[in-house]
Amino acid sequence: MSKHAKEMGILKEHLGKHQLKFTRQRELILDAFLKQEHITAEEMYHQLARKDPHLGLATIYRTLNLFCEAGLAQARHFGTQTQYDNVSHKGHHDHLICTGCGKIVEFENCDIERLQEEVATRNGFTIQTHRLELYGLCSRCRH
Amino acid sequence: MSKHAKEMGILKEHLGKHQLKFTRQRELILDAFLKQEHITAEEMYHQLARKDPHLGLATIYRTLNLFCEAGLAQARHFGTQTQYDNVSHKGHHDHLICTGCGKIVEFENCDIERLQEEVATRNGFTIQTHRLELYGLCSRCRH
DNA sequence: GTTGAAATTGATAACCCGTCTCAAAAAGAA
DNA sequence: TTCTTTTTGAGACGGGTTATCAATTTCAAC
Repeated sequence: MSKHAKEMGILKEHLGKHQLKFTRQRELILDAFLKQEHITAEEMYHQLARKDPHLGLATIYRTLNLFCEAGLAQARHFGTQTQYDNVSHKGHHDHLICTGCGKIVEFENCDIERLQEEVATRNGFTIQTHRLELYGLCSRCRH
Repeated sequence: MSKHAKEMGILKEHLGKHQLKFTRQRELILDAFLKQEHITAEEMYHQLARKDPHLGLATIYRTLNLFCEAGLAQARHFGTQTQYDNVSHKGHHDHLICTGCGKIVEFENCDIERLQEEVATRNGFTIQTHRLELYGLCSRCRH
């Protein structure tokens, strides 16, 4: 699929450097992965079940972890599950979560992101991704 | 008379509001919990084994989750384990987490906190707590 | 202080997510 | 094509957490 040519190239380069092979399954999974902002292995398993009913869950886990090593994905532990974030997807958003009714509001704030970069640099880190969640009461639940 | 009177009060208030009971185990676990900045259930299990060899692991999990509901603790999933953070420990701190070696650096940034308040206010929220985790590579793992 | 309903505990079974195992299949260089 | 190496799929396995349930404890009402 040529619309993911860049990422396919990154993957192939990583495979070449580590004596790994390019397989039909890896191509299929990368293609599906790049269409999303983030996904769990289980979700992908069900999505791809239609295209290839014999694709094993273990293969999906192995491949998503491979993507992490290649720098295409980033694993994040959320609740009991692991989310695999699409690193090439730039529109990162954070969350305001109401502890009263569970409402979730998404937001983006460049100033906060800039300060995060500063903190990271000061500690010798290079940020790959982040997670910011604000818990509180929305206007309706406050009363 | 415990030196953690304030937190004990918060716990008792929460218990009262939810028809829950104050038990020897809950007091013991809260006391041990408040002495640390963050801890896993397993770690606490081993720590308290000396004081009470019959204290069950399930009770510790249940109680730490109770502390989360009472606002005294905050659960953070890292790798395969869950860390329970002591919210009252010298204010709130955030984390820089190395995706290479798992190293965790704690930091505090008033400017970020102020911007968080702004975002919340703009959306009609009052913040109770928050969670900020920056994932990336530390200086050693970058090479 | 006793009583009794309701909540809690401890031991362990069950559960879930993710990894490991291994024989069969596929990739890819010669 | 041949041959070596890697990958795959299916299920077993493992570690962390939660559910189960009988026995115990709490605590409010007597």
